[in-house]
Amino acid sequence: MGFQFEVLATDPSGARLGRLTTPHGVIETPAFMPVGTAATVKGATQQDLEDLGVQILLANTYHLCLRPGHTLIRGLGGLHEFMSWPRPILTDSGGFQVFSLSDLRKVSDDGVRFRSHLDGSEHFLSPEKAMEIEIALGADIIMALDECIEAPASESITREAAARTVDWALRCRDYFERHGQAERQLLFGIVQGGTHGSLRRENADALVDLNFLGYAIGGLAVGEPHSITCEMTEVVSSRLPADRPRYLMGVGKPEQILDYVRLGIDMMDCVLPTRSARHGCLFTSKGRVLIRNARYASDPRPLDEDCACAVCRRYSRAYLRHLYSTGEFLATILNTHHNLHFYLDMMRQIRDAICFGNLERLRSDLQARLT
RNA sequence: GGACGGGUGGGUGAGUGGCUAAAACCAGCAGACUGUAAAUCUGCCGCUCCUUGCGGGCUACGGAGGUUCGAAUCCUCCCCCGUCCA
Repeated sequence: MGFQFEVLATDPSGARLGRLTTPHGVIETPAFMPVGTAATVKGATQQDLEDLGVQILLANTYHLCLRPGHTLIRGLGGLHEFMSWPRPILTDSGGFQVFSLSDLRKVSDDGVRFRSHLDGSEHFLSPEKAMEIEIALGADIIMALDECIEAPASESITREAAARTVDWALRCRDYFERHGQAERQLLFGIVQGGTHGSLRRENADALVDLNFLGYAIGGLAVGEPHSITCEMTEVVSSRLPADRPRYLMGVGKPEQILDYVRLGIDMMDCVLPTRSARHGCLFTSKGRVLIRNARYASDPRPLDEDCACAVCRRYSRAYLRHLYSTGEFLATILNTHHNLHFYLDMMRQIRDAICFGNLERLRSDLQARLT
């Protein structure tokens, strides 16, 4: 019995406090999952991530299959061993690359033909192939292959992608049942349906019929307004079984995270904290700080006076600005540490608030500070 | 003393009669980033005025004159810098 999901408490809003047990440890939800596409969170060591309290990392099927190759990783003992990460890992299927590498691929019912962004070579990703790769990588949670499309998209295009996603989910499930090990890996299905409520509903019901042990909501936060993201999330979340984890893929901004939690979302991932860190955009308890701004040039204060992270305890804004504007490596490292700490700390606050029944208070507090 | 080569906006550096307030890059300033083709991308970057417009005025390619309808670009003299010859 490698997996178990329990909902420990709920908030009147719909927010849930939960616990997802995996072979590599327990994930307390709602959880934020840093993105480590190429088996590394850019700018952070595994030790640093552990110390920060990262519970689970994301990695990517498409990228790892191109380089260094999933068979190589399997040969080295699997992804955990390869990257020396003892805690849970989730691998994304490559469905997002259908969206983000849209110029380099061709989708058919059979699967997706990619031209590698690295060397132009051709690669074919089918539901079965995605499963084969994800099984080889050995992450605790693996995602079905889906077709993520841009927003807004017409109803007919959305319908087609959503139908294909269900078909692929079924094929993934069948392949996993034949070749996978249910005690080692948990397969999540992904709901699509764009910004069309009726399609979202339809798609969620179809996925639920396939009886996955966890569900993701994909294809959101790809350009549509936040209100629509929430609307679609609510439509889907409310139809998913209450006893299964719910993962909203690819979100979100700090000021949006709690909105999703209140819609019953248990897991989220986003490149924002790590990418923004590399670009000098730092999240603080009082909003964003663009550390390269001239106003910080001789500011001796810590980045965030209310932050307990190692960076805020030790360095000044003036120093962080200096590191950033001189292009020093350390800028990325320190900024990444701080931004991840910010997200993880916010998630801790959210979990505590659900536990102690004061989520509304935290909500108005965050709203006042972050927006 | 002589012979060449050169002096361009904060820097490097294109431009050899009009399309040039002047390429490009850097620096500077500001913004964006949502399942990572991102240590990336975008905008601004002489001064000034307004009705903010592919708007007006002023200043600008070492200096001063000149040629021309028009000059960073051509001519004259001068001042600097580099290389070489005495």
